[in-house]
Amino acid sequence: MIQPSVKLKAETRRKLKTERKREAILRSAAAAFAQKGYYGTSMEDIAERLLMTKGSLYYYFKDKEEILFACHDYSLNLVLDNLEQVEAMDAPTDEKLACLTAAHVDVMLDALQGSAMALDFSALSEPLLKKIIAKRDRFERGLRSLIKRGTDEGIFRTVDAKLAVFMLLGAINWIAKWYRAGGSYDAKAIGKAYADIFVSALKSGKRFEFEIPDFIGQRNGQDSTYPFAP
Amino acid sequence: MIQPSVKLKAETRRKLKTERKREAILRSAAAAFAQKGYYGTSMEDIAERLLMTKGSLYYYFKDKEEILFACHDYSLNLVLDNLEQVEAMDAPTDEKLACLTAAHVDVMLDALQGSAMALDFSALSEPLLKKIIAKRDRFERGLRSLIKRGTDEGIFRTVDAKLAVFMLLGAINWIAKWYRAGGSYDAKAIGKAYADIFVSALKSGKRFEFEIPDFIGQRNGQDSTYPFAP
DNA sequence: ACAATAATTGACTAATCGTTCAAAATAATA
DNA sequence: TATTATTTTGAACGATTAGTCAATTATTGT
Repeated sequence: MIQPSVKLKAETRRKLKTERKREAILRSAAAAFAQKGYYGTSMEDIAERLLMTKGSLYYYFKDKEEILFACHDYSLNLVLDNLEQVEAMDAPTDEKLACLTAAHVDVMLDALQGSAMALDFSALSEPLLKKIIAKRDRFERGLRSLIKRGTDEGIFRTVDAKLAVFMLLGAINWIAKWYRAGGSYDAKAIGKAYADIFVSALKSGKRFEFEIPDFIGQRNGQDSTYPFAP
Repeated sequence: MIQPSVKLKAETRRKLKTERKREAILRSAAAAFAQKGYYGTSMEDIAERLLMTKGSLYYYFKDKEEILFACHDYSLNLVLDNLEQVEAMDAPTDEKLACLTAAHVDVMLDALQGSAMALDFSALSEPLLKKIIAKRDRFERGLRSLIKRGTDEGIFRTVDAKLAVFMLLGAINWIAKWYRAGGSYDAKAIGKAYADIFVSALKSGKRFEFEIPDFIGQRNGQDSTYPFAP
């Protein structure tokens, strides 16, 4: 009396369970990384929150680095998914940009507790680092092209797209540093506020010009190299 | 033949030398912290760049934490100084805000290699942490009040000043993550671009309103707690 | 040149951490 | 229940690290 359907179900159930546990580990790790950084987080820290022992982690992941990689990979996939969803929208470019901004804030805060934040990039070694950087670049290019398209269409003014993207993503990545779940702001409120500021800057008619005052950059001791400047 | 002036000069020279060395250590540490984080940086890392041994560091600083504290304190002093300088300027509020932004970028990149970045706040213990947070809050309050003043004067539109400040400072703090000295952008270019975007957003006539699309926030697995959600 | 002070060293420590693994516990299957 | 496959454990390892300190070297003042 072979019951392939039942047997299959049991197997998939197992696989699913393992998959869920992997994700739980990622969430725990991401939260810890965001708080104390990659090197400041011990495998025991990660395990403790899940009522596991650190030995068990090695059943699910090869080593600590693979956990960090999986965190990045997981949230970058969501972020690239956002890009696709937004581009599929039937909406003007400014609205698309606003939605992508809000979506990015959402991933950063809800999906893996700002894992992309704990971006101790230096902690990943060559092969893994390359993969992550490739994905991140794909997203950044998509975002830049959205901005450029807006400029071409005449709804955005001309800006240095690279710097603008760095500014926006930096602002969003930093949220994980001050955000506390249950605090005054939720992901939607932050997303709306950030998108508003960024998009309305691009929609504003003209550059804000100003002179950089003298007191900047002429400070004490920059040159006082002691054996040498690092 | 007592020569108080000479003796005094020699003494001050010594003090000065020690002070310089302390600063050199801070710069080395700040660079390392920015690259690999507080916990990822060893005392030997800090010493090595200065052709010292780690033992010597303890002649200048009590422990690693004090170095981190000094980094924060040093750059926060500069940042508070910026605030004063800008407030002393004879210029309209929008220009003041732009200058403060550019000045902040400058401190972040030139003064201590983005040390405020390595903001492993969690690495500081209570008494030191309190001092740093107090100073940082003083700066943030000053920045918020600048924005509010602009709104009162009618040159800025109404925004959530707290979120706006978080956004601006986050964007600036993040620069240290991608900035490379000698690269395409210098502190002035970045400062001008960031100030332009931020200020022109505040000067833009009206909010950019949009609806948050459905695909945001309804993603897979948020709920799949495995023993529990972290 | 000599004494006194300041600065540096390098070996040592106690603790922590990432990783391994054989054994034990748990769950699934027949 | 007996057998097998899956998962967890906890002890043990080698490596690294922050911090200490007595001894050494460099600098300064007389």
